[in-house]
Amino acid sequence: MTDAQVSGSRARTRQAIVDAAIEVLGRHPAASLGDIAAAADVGRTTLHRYFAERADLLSAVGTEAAARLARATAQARPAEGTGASAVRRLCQEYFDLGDLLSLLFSEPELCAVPTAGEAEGCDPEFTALVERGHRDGSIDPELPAGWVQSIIWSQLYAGWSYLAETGASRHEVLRLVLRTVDGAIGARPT
Amino acid sequence: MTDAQVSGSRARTRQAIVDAAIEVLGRHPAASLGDIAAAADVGRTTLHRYFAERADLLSAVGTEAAARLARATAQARPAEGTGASAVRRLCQEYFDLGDLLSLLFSEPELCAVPTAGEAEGCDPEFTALVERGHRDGSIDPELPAGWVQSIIWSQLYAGWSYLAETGASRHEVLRLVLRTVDGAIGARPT
DNA sequence: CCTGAATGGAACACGCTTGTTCCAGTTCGG
DNA sequence: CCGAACTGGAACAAGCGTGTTCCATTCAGG
Repeated sequence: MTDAQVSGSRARTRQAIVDAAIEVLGRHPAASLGDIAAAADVGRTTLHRYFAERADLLSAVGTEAAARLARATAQARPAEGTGASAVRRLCQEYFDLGDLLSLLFSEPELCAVPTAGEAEGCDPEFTALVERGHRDGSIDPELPAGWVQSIIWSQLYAGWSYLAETGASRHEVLRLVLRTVDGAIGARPT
Repeated sequence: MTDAQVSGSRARTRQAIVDAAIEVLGRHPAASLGDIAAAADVGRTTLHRYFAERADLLSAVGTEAAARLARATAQARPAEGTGASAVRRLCQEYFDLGDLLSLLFSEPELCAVPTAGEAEGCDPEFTALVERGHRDGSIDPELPAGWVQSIIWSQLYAGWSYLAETGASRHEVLRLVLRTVDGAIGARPT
């Protein structure tokens, strides 16, 4: 609060470092602080000036990740329509998280630590959403909410990897992800 | 050949180290050689006696991984039945790979390096299997073989993680994986 | 112009992993 | 029983990432 607006450049530099950290750690979770500083076009000294220890930077990354995740969730309007349609919209929004997707998949504890108050992974209202899908017949009742969540994240991550490996277009990969997620969680005709 | 049967204990110790490496690296890819030696109940000196450099151990792990993978694939009889049924049997066999599953998912280059002669990931006959499924109507023709492969591995990995997090039984998790994979790759009623 | 904020480079100590050497204890077969 | 193979611990050097200090440079605003 008191020093947030000192010069404006402080906030800008800090954000550049956090953004670079998400990008670099998303592609290579074991990256060094030097790599992150280089990606942010900043000296390693400057990075330590903003985040004294590595844990401080990771904490800031976790906070930023939680914020972006919450924003994407809100934009998907998870309370509207059938459970399956809400899941579909969630996938579309989450897919745009890009590098953050890989980071959240490989280091789920990033978001868990700051939200230490809650018990399980990250389903405060997600469980309710899936159970709504169970009731309205749009989601296979045999699949527990936790498994549906695992399916979604693993397929989003698979899609992001598929995008990097093959030359497929972003749009085409999203189409594949949505198609297979729909099939996986949809109620069985049997 | 010449020194393979020197005492029998050499082969046994070597195998114990490779097995421990798969187990430890599967759970924590950044594990140190000391961790692996401890898991194998072997001194770090002994480990270096069998594998001079870290790369040598990783190479041996890659070879062992390829062997187990080939054995699992053969047991699934991928040439029999419909494409979807073959995929289902592959999932069942691969699921039993255990820690190797995590390792192959997080370090795909382990198997790729020794098999440097081939072009893409690991679909010599897998592509043919999926295309058989396209023709016999058991696999959604809109899904390319590479994407089907991505789906399978990501869901197997998700299942293994789900098994570790929740207290679900191995059998129950395999049931969930098979159900969602079937739904994901199956031809659409639309 | 001049002061203070912000930055980046150089250098250092510390801890960890890796790779090596040396030595003592154990085990197995002749 | 004896010797060779096998083993594990201790110690060491080298490399890398981390965290810190110090100093020179740049830039914006009074």
